[in-house]
Amino acid sequence: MLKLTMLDLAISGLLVEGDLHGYELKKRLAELLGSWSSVSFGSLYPALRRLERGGYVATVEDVDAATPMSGSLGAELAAFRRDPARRARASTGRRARKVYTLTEAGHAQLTHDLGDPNGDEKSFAIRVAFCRLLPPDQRLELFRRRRDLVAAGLAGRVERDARADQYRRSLFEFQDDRLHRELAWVDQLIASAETESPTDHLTPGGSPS
Amino acid sequence: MLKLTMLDLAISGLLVEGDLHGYELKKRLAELLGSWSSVSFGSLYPALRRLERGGYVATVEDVDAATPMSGSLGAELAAFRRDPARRARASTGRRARKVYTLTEAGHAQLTHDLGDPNGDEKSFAIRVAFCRLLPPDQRLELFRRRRDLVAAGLAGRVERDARADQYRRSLFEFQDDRLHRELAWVDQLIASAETESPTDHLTPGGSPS
DNA sequence: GTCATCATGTAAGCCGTTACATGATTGC
DNA sequence: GCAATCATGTAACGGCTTACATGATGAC
Repeated sequence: MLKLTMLDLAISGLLVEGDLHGYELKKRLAELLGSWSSVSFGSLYPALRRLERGGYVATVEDVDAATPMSGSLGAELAAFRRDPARRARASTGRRARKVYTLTEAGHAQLTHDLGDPNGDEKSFAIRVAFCRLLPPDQRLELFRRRRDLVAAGLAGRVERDARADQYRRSLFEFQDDRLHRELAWVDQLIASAETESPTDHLTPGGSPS
Repeated sequence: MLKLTMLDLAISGLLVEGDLHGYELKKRLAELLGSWSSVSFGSLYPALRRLERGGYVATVEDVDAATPMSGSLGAELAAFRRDPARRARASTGRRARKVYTLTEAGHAQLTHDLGDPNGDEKSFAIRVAFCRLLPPDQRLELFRRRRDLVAAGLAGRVERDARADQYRRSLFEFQDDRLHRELAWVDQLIASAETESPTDHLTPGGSPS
C-alpha cells in the first residue's frame, strides 16, 4: 500500500487505456507531460519494476507481431498497416518487448491516489488528465482543493516587488498572471464538474438565470 | 567547481543582495519561489553547508542585535524600529544565528552558472530573477535559449488530443495557452534586453514599423 | 502553561538523473 | 560500415522530503 509517485500515477493512468510496453509508454508519457519533462529510461524501468513488485502492474505476453490485433493496441495497428517498414520489422525478429497491464489492485490504488487529499500538488496536471476515473464528487473535491491552494498562493503574494529590478518585476507579474489564469481555469473545471455532480452544489435560493 | 543546484542558485542570488541567516533566507526563498515551493530546513541547511564546504559562502559574525545597523540588513532594521517586540527580543538573548555571506568565488560561480547554456531549464525563473548580474549579451542569450525551447515545446504539441475526454482536452488547452503566454513573455524580455545590449540585434535593412 | 515564532540542525529513505551496457534492424 | 530507431535494463550518485531533536522567548 505504498503511495504512488507522480510517475507511477502517469504510468498507471496510461495503462488504464490499454496495455503498453516500456518504450511506447515513454513516448506516451512525453506527449502527456510535455516533451521536456523527459522521463528517462533510468526512471521509467525502475518505476515499472517497482509497480510490478507491488502487484500494481503485471507483464503479459507480447501479442503484437504474432497476433497483431489486441485490445487497445488498435492505434498501433493502424500505423502498422500503413507503414511498410513496420510490417517488415514485425515479420522478422524484434527484440522481445515486455508488455505491461494494470492489475485490479493497481486500478484501485490509482483511483485512490487520484482522489487523495494528501497527494502531491505537483501532480495536479496528471490528476486532471485521469480525473474521469474518479467519482464525480471526488473530482469536484480535487478541483476545489486546487482552487483553494491557488487562491492562497495568490493571497500570499503581497508587497514583494520592493527593491526588484525590471526583470524580476516582470517575472513576478508573469507568475501572478499565471496564477490568475490557473484560478480561472480551475473555476471552469469546477463549473464543468458541478453540472455532472448531483450533490454538493445545491445553493438554495439561488439565482435562476 | 561543482554545479550549483536550483536551490544553490537562489541562495547565492539572495546573498548578493546582503548577508542573511538561514531562517531569514528561508522566508526570502519562499517569497521568491512562491510560497508553495516550500524550501524546508532539511534542504536549506544542508545546502548552506555544502556551499560553505565548497567555499562559495562563509559565515560571518552576527552583527544584528549587538550592532543593529549593518549593510543590507537595513530592511530588517526598519521593522526593528517599528516593532517593539523585536526590540525586546534583541535586547535580551536570542539563539545564536549564523549569518552567511557570499564569497568572491561564490559570486563568480553564480554569474557563471546563471549564464551556463547547459544549466537546468527548471531554474529559468531563478535565473531571470538574478539576470541583472549577467552581462547584457549573456542575458540576451539566456532569453533566446529559453525562447527556442518554449517554441520547440509548442511545435512538439501536435495531434495529441485524439481519444481525450473533456478534462484532458481542457488541460491540454490550458498548457498550450501557458506555453504561448510564456513565449510572449520571453519575447518581451528579449526586446527589453535588446535595447540594453549594444551588439547582436543590428538587423540591417530592417522594417521601420 | 502552552502555543507560536525564532533558530539551527541531523538521519533515513527514496526517487530521479546520468552514464553505461547490450543488441537487432533499417536506411544511407 | 555507420548512424538512428527500437528495446530493456543496471549502477552510482546526489539531493530533496520527512521526521526528529533542541531550546529560548513572548503572547494569551
